[in-house]
Amino acid sequence: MATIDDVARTAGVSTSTVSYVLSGKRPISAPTRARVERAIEKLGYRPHAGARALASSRTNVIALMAPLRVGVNVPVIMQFVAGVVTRARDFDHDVLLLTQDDVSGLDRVTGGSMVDALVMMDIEADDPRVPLVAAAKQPTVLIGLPQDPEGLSCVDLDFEAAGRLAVRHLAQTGHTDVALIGSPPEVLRRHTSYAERMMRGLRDQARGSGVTVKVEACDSSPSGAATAVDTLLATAPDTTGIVVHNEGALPHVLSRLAERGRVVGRDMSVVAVCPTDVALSQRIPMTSIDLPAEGIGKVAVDMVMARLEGEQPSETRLLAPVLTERESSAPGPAAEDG
Amino acid sequence: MATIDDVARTAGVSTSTVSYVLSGKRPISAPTRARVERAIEKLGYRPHAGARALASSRTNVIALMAPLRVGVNVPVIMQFVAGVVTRARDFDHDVLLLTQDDVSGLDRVTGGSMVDALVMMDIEADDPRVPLVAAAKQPTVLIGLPQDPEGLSCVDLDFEAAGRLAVRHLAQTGHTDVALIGSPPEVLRRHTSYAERMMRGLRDQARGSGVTVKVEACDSSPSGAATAVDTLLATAPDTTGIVVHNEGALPHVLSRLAERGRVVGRDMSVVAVCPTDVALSQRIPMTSIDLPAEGIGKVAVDMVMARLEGEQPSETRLLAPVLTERESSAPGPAAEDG
DNA sequence: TTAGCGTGTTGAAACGCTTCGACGATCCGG
DNA sequence: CCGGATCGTCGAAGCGTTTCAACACGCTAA
Repeated sequence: MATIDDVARTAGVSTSTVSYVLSGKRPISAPTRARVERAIEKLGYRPHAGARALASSRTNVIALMAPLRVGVNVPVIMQFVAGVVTRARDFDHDVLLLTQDDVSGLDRVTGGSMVDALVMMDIEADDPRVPLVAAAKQPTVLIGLPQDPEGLSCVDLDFEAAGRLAVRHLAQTGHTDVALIGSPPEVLRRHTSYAERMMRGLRDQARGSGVTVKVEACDSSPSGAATAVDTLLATAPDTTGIVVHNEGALPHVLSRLAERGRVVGRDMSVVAVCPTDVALSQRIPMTSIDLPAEGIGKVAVDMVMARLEGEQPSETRLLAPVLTERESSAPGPAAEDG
Repeated sequence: MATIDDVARTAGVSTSTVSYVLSGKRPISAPTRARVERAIEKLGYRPHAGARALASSRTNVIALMAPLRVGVNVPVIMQFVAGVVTRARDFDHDVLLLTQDDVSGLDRVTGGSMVDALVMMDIEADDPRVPLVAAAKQPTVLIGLPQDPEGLSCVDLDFEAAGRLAVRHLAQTGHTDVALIGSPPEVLRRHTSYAERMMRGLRDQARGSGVTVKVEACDSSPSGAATAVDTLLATAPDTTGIVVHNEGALPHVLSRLAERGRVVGRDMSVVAVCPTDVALSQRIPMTSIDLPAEGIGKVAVDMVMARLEGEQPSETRLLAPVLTERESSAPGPAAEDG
């Protein structure tokens, strides 16, 4: 492999000049720049990442910690990851992938100066990783909201607002008995903040709109969904509006409702909280509040890069929810028309 | 951050001694080792990855190129990725994630010595990336089979054998008219090798078993699956055995069959080719040929590490398919009992 | 007693880049 | 015509490791 010295020699300049051509940190005259570029081209020169990292203490790599175990929201996770990776490239950075459970990985990549910054997904209320990265010298952005962000940046969908929005939509279309089919019990048990924020928004708006709301945890398996639907229908038979906040269970919930003789879009109104493509690939196009996974990933990178450049303070960004009405909405018993 | 020299000083030894304690490449007496380890502990010393890479020309990072765009087999992809990442950790390596379309990324990570080796997923017959990585100095393992591996290692499920196995199972249980509901047309158009290998095996065994086989491409949307099922039922109404090789379409195929009055497991036998967990999360547990995605990812890492250590030659490894009978199998018209 | 060996440790030379201070040249205003 | 900016380039000092050749030491065998 050619080195920067080889390039300097064949271009007839000093190595520092080559470096400055590459980094643009000092002005270089046009003819010199041209000679250097020709030499680089000719030799097929590529700067050595390690040497660069050593000299500049910048790796141009960010770490992404993602939950890779198969689970509920695999497609959603992939979208986050895709968003992070593509946006990172826009900033000329690559992505080192860590798994959620590899907690020691944080220390490794952080302490070993393998990365310039971190993005962590799927943050729980009392996440053990948060104090670790808070102590690291690299800036970090959390996707999700811990109890105490300790000066770290966070980004997420505003689930509380999403809960309110969903109930408002149902109330406005004439529904008075509303339910949430939510995350699996184990997620709730972990106090994952998005689930709790969603419920808070839901109940909040229910109170404001004079609507009842029943909450049902739901495993994402077919049988889990069936159980949730059956329980709901048994304990709250007047329910006509359902918010489903569980991508994995969604198709099974719809199947079970059909089996139980409920026609979604006619006598049952369902609002899904999920990425748009998931909403569109159900048996009927679902009214949904978009979970802009890829977008959130990109914002996370934007934030982490901002902190890397200037000395931006840490901030928390909650994205406003957007509801799109599709074919799973139906007027409720209190609807004014029809 | 403490450096190796700091450690050496506080332990009262030379830097090289510290280095040898860390790498184990030279014998170190027990007391010296203990002193060094105490110093490391005390200072919280972490070797600088860049410096290490520069001096040793080893980064302890491998690149993984994966298709991140949302598509057919998102959960399957995740399993590959999980397999690669966890196995890499067993070899004390981290994983740098590249997206499929970032072809220039190959040059970047390879030429810049950012990684020691590469793993590439989703290889097509005439993949433009293959010549690129063949020219790289880092060893590479392909998941999938290109037309010409050019001295690269490959690993994949033996789809040809899987096709044979599926037909053999159906023939043995009394089916004489068999069909494949396969990949989306665009996948076939790209000549992705696994689809073609599957068909070859299928036809091969069909000829041997005296069975007819009809092949239907299938988009993974609900409507695509419906179309495929409808076409099949119209053009080959005697079909009683179906092989589904399309994870995304599988649930929709099953739905459509139900809508068309076919009871899977009674008058229709369906064999899925997919990861076990996908097979188990359908409306009924599916008889399936396992696509051991995570396992393949691990094998890929094993192979790439073997090439990194000794000078193993490149090889192609095709994993033998395993069929597990579950509730979607049914006896066919030619069954002896029944 | 000495040559020879193995064990444990060291010093110093890379590894390939960035960046800082300095310097010559060119240009300006006074 | 001179002093001081400004512009473009250079030399050299790091950055924090690994690794090679060498060496000190205590043994054993002759």
